[in-house]
Amino acid sequence: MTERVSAGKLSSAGGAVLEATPVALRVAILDRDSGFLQVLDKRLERLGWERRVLASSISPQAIVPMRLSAVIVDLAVLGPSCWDWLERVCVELPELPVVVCTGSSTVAQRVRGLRIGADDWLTKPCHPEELIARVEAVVRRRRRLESPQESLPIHAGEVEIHHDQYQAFVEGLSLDLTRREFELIELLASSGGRVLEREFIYQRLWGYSMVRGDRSVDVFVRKLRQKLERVSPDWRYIHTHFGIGYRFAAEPLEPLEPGEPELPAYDGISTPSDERDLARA
Amino acid sequence: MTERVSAGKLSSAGGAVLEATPVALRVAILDRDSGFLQVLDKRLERLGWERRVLASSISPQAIVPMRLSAVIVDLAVLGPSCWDWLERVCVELPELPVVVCTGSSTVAQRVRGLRIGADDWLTKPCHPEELIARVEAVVRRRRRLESPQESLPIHAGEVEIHHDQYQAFVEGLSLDLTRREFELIELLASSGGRVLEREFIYQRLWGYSMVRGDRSVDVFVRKLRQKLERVSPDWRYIHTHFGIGYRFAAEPLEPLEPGEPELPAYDGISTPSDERDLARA
DNA sequence: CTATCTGTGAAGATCCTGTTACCCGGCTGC
DNA sequence: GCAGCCGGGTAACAGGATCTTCACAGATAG
Repeated sequence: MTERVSAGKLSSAGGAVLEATPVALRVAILDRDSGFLQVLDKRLERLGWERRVLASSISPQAIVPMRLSAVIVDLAVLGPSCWDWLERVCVELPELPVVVCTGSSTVAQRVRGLRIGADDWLTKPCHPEELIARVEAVVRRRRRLESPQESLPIHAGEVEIHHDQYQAFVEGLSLDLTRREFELIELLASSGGRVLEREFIYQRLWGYSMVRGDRSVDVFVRKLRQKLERVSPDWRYIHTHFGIGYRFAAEPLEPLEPGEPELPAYDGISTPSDERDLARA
Repeated sequence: MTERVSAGKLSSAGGAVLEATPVALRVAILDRDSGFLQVLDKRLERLGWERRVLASSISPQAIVPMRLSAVIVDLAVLGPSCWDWLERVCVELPELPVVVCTGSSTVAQRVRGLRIGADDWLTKPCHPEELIARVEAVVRRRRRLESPQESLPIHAGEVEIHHDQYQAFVEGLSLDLTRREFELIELLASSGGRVLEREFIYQRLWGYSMVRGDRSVDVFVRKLRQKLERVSPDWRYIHTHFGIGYRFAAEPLEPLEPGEPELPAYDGISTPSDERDLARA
């Protein structure tokens, strides 16, 4: 169904510094024009991009695991259902940059495609260099916004989150987070004390819409809590907001003193929060 | 130099629901082609976008305070220094979407512009609709990646309603509202002192029509009142309008003075009183 | 005074989350 | 290639939290 054409080396892209040097991207191309494919492929190879050619029958969900930087599509090969396909991709994979590169088209078609969610529209015949520049432009905008963190570690309670290491630490001890776990804690922690909805978290980490009943976010929250508790047992970091999502805020766990069964005093500053547990008490 | 032309209406959208409707943007145009400007302006006006025309001498820093959604530029009017200008804008304002819309150009020029940092490049003559669609596409991608912006809390009496926390507070103490309760207080509070009919409230929170005899709204109003009273006993917030619905307004509870068993006078401004009279009328 | 409408409390249904166990695909070392 | 490990994702269950509904009492309007 999909054909792995080649693989250049992939930059790990750990750093938050914007590199002026063109980054190797991973793109998929949905096209049938072998001449075009060949020329483009040669050029992309020299750039070190990873690339695939997709079958026209590919479904949006099948694209997910490819972890693409962008997809380039010639709507012509999709036939009359191309608009549906485009829409499905754009709706289900809102994070995925989509560049349409298609034969002659009318203004109305271009507008339609862009409105549906395509990021750019290029008319064939076109120079591969321009296509590449446009893909880069679309991806660049994403990158720029993706890592606003100046790679300064985020501090919260006892933990330090180091973006450049893909890891979090407590007193120099690594939490030993996996990739997803790290992405999750980073997203949560960098959102200040805001409550993040599950759907939002899912979109950001998984890149597509969450289907009802998916418990992935919950499971990873639990894994995170577990690891956090192991090294920082006196703090609570991730707070559940029932029916909504989660909020990150470092809050010291108050040891209930025996002489004070009343509401524990709040630590004014960091806790305008809604500790339900406390409120319930 | 710059001209504020108009502003479209903005949906208040107090709820958590996001509108899929195209949002009114604020763009600046750096161009000199009066025909093009006129056509574009007319179209943008109908969309309710705010727009300005920039002088060719504008500096990147002067653009900052305009808080633009995007800038549209014809490089031709900038003369030979256009590349420098483009580069400065893209470097100094990396968050600002830039769409080049210029007369005939070579592939090399387009590639150069895109590499420098332009987000899109459109060749004149072009249809204004396509330009608009491309601007929207660029802005759309940015919006999607942007973290939710800080929203200002609503204040009323002693309570603060924080949208980003899905929670209301009194002196830093959480009301511990559930999701529905929060949606209700937010809807009420964001409706100023207007009376909201039950049916209207139901539509907004539940999303469908209320069947006769459904007491859900009442029950939630009661829960809200209960929680409000617990942390802010000296104020009344939700007022019943018999046969109509509810109105939100913070009113201090006046300690009834012995010499005045009458209806207490209301605090003029925010309180056209418990509108029995009006309701009756 | 009567017909409605609203406040209130509580029971039951429903939905949501925490938690655990398990499966699968990819990678590693042999 | 193959067994085993690891991270990620799914399924299932239990306990709670929340929502809905109901019944009845108190208010209100005509």
